[in-house]
Amino acid sequence: MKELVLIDGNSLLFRAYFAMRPMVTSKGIHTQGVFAFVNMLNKIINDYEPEHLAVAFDMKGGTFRHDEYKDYKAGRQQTPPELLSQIPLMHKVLEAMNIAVLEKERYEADDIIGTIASDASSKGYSTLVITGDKDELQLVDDNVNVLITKKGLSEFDIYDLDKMKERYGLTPDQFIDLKGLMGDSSDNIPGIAGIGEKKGLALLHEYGNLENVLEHADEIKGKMGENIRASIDIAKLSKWLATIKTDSPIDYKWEDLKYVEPDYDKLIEIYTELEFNQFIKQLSGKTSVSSGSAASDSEIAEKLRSGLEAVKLADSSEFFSQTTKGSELYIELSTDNSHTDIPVVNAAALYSPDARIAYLIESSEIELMTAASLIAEGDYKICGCGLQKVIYSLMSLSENRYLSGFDNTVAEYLLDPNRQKYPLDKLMLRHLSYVAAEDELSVLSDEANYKTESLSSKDCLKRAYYSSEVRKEQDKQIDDNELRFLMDNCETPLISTLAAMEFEGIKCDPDVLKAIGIDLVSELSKIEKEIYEAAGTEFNINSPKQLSHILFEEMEIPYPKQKSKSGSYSTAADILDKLKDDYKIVSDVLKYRKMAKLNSTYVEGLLPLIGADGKVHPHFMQTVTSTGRLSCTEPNLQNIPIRDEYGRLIRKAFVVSEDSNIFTGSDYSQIELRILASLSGDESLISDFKEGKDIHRSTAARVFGLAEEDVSALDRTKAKAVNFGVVYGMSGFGLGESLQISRAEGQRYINDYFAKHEAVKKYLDDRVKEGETKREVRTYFGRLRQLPEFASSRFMEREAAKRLAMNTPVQGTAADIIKIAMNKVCDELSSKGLESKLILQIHDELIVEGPEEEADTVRILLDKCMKSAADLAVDLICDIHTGKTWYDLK
DNA sequence: GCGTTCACG
DNA sequence: ACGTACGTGAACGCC
Repeated sequence: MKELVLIDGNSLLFRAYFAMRPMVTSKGIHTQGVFAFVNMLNKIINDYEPEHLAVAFDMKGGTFRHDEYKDYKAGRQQTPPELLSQIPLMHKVLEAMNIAVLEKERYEADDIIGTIASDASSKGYSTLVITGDKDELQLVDDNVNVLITKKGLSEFDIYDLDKMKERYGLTPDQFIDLKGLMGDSSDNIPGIAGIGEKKGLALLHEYGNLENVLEHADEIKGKMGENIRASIDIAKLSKWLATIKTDSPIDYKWEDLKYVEPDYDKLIEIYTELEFNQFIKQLSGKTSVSSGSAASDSEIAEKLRSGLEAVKLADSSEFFSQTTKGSELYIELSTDNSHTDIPVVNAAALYSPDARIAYLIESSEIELMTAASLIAEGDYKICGCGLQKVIYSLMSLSENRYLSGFDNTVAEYLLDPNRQKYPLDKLMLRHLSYVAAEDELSVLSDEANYKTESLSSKDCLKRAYYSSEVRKEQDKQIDDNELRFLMDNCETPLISTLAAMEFEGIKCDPDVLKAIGIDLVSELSKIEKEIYEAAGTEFNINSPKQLSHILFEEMEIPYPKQKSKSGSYSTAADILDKLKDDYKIVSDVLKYRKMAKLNSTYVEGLLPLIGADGKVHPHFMQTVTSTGRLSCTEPNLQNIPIRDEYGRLIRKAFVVSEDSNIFTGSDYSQIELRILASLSGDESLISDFKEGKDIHRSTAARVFGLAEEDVSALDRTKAKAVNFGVVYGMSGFGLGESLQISRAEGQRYINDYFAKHEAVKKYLDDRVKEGETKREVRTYFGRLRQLPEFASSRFMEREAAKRLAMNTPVQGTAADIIKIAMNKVCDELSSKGLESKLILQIHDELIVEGPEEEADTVRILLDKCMKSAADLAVDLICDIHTGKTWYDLK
């Protein structure tokens, strides 16, 4: 146990900041310094159990040292703003921790520490000073030890008198003398010219202290003697500057430094703001409350618990007779995680917030099936976390259409689409300031849902009830952030649309895949042999590292300048592409890569995902992308080959599930450019689209000053690349790369483009400005994306943020539009009593499968729903195709 | 678990 | 002087 621990706050925060990789909250607050500081503080408190504890900070403005020497600490690099902004945050944390903070105008933190340490020492208390600044070693004495952090904060040295003697051969006082002699460039203390650490130490070993050195300056020979004699005053000043004051006029009371328990409510509040979930978790174990919250007097925990206890349990008939049809039901299921088979529901809870009653089911399939059909018949609106899976499970229990009311996960995604996951415990923390206890996490962190071990129906009820509480806050924030339209008209109805798509799935013929696979394998072994022969050795062609070694080192193929981060030369396709005409092995490698990719990902990877029904049921993920797009997994049907004719054959494996069925596919033509034209109001683009022109051709004509009929294929290719680039926030370099031209030439195309499309230029500039000022951007329908990277001190990160600000509104608006269209399609197909079903979405394309005789109706319906999803300055146009396999949709 | 590569929009 | 176009998921090698 230590009686007193004193911390140099500025020094430690500085060290902490530079020791850590950047940490930024979703709101753009930089936190890594505070994080590492708190980490260290917790360790100190645990390890030393200090009886008294204080943190000292420098204050803004000059110090008494500046009065004597105005250049003190001059020429220092400016503290980065991201670090500066963490100082007030650190103060807030310390306040919540009830740790004394000491500051004194015109004095530095080390003077405060020196004063208190010497005071404590004279009274016989043992003190530990913690700092990253070696200068404070001068404070060591019989009762004072100094801890100096080394690299990072996890390594450190603790100095007492013996350790100082051992390490430096100096007493603490001599430490100051050394500074007087050699100065300190970081504080701009001059010292004596020509004397560094070596000569300084030698002098001190001979003469003992600085004053003695100066007194005997005449005896010292040579240049060094001259320098010393010329700098006597400077040496004295330097020593004075380097001397930490031990008698600063600090008002403090010993009792004020006493370490007491933190104010847990306050601490949770600030940790929540800083998104220090790890620390919040640690707090939960330490409180007097057995579970639920770290706040010892948390009303929230009590309110939640009593609210949950007040929920009455009912049996099936009671439950459904006492809940109003069409009202909201929170449903939480415990299901297994199988993808190819029908999910097994182990337990369930239905909770009606209106009636305050719940119905629990523990693994009874009959009860579950009955409940599912009653839910559908009663038009109940289903609420809870991760409803897509709930609805999918209900559909497999009783095939019906189910309505979604409110999904906490989806709501949170709209509020902050940058997060990776949206577990219930985090939503409770954010919206209810409720800190889940360790033993609650298996229920509240959504991992539980995806493990084979299942939740009990009571656990399900707990989740359902908590979801209903979180929802109240989320609803407010959805309104406050003007996300209501998207929530109610886009995302919420989309949940059942997606569940139905997933449930329907698409038939995949394994024999087609296997035939392609056999072809690929034999071709692969041929190419493999040729590659080995050319290389003169066998190696793993799939290993970029080995391949790079063979090509660029063994075979000495001249490599383009690129070097990868890991030290080897990149073997990416665009690099190898430039070499393929000169080296057969390179073109063989490219061929090999293509085929290996097809075989491993699209043949071998796809086969095991075909279920007992002969179908794949891909997961369409609603809360993954930052722009609002869907993503697709197991299998990802949004990246099935098409550009390459050979790869495209994979699509022949996706076939209609009944011989009498047919696919109808409809894709938006140039949706992103149409959106750009509309949002920017660019007259030339708008009129091109209105006149039904080929947009790349007309762009080429305009930018290159040609008649449209004179636009060559190459001109069109260039304009197409520029059109893509505009949407991505391109640079001259990026465009140059993609067109294999110089950066300057790329930049010229960009300049020419913007000269002819000033409205586009203005629109994009405005998005960047909006991003810079608000640190967020929005789509046409108001979808939000925070861009904390705009707060970065790194040029690169800010540049990246600009590109996101330009791209997200366009990509995101397209995502909004097709989602709205999907809901319309799904609704109309079912309300018209058609058998056809929406089965796939590939970002700008929808695919419906159904009886051939419905195909004409479906074609009209798809076209109408997709075109009417948004009313923009230019019409949305769709290309529609039909076919018996996916391959035939061209 | 991360980096590289490559499939798609 | 930096390193460079947006958004994804899967497979693989390598530590």
